[in-house]
Amino acid sequence: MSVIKRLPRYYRFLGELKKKDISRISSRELSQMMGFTASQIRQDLNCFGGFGQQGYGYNVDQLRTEIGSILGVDNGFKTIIIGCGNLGKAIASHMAFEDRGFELVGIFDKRSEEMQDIRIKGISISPIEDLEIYCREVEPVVAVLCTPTTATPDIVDRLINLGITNFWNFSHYDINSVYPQANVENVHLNDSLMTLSYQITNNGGVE
Amino acid sequence: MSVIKRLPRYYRFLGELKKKDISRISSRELSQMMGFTASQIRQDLNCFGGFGQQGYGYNVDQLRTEIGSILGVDNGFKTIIIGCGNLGKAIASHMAFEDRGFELVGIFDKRSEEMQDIRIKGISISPIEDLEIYCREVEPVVAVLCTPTTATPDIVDRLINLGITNFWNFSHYDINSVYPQANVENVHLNDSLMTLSYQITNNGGVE
DNA sequence: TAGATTGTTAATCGATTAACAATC
DNA sequence: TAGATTGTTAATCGATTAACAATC
Repeated sequence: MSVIKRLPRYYRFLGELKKKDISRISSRELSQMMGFTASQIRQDLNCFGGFGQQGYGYNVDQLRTEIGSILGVDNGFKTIIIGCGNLGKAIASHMAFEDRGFELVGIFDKRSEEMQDIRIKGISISPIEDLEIYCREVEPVVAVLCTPTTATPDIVDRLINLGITNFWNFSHYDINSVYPQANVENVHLNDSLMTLSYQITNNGGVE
Repeated sequence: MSVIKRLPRYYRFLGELKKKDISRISSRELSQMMGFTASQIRQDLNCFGGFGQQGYGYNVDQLRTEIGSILGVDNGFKTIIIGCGNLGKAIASHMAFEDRGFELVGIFDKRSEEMQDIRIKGISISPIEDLEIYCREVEPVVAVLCTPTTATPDIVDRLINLGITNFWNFSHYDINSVYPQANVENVHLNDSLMTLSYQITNNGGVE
């Protein structure tokens, strides 16, 4: 696993330490909390600059701020969600986009008429046909894809044409095979669930 | 990344090939479709037994069935969902549990009274207080945790006491640090989102 | 038999861990 | 100064890739 997949985890734990008013932490203490080796923590943190101090450890608040800025938590990237079925709705209402570098500005769905009365975080559901007009006006830079896999290729083409190249992708469509330059973070819930099935089947989860 | 994290992906692609009535595939063709090296595919598949044939390749249908049985897609583990907010609702209605080795049998929420009229896949929402009675009767073996992180430790204790040791965990509570023997598949959507933020910030996603 | 493609070993690469000198 | 703990190099480990003999 690469360092950057661990950064959000560091950020989370440092946030918890901060909440507890702990201002100082050593790589050894952190390793016990997080389940990495102290060695790896020192190596990871050193990738991005010497945040620690010999004989002292790391300053929780400073380190958290540094990692936060590496992760871009203050960027406020304008973000739209495409697809407002159960998953889209869950993502829209459940995720704290603002705390993680995003600003949710729009939600689109094919069946927007049926959802006229719905507001999620004060945002109404727009019809998918308005995508072009909307994007030229608002200029979002990130799209969250909660669309069925069959509908996704067409949507992605349209978004790319509108200059959107960053995707949080819950569908199974492989964006990078068509647009290698796009930034894509895939969430494959089906694969995750099957991994659990494998574990149970093979690790004696059910006796 | 380990082999087993790739198995669901193989299973998915083989399913697509099957749909297209393709009965035979070589590691080289598969590598082009899936973006792994042919070498890795041969090595992966050979971990679980010699499914291929020299000079011919792999039989799509047979290979898919084999991988399916390794993943345990026919096990039908009885599964309950705890927490029926947006995320729980999305998971309950969105995931095809039956196709992946699970059978959704119950859904629990603290506020079940407010959800008296709701049925998801024919299942009504039970109050969380009924957890013990229900589990002793139905004996589910897997729990999907869509609870807020603060509520999760208590829930996990109760589930472990009821003999449930397999978890699909959407909360941030680290089950394995308390119950090392439990089978846990974590889904950390927040971390995934921050990884995207990092990519955009550092790969020049916004120019 | 000739061609194709696997199974499998060996080589490479990268990531993790261990060790320790630097330094606060 | 002595103790603690980082930064950093070297050693280990595991996973990926390349190569090729086995064989259908």
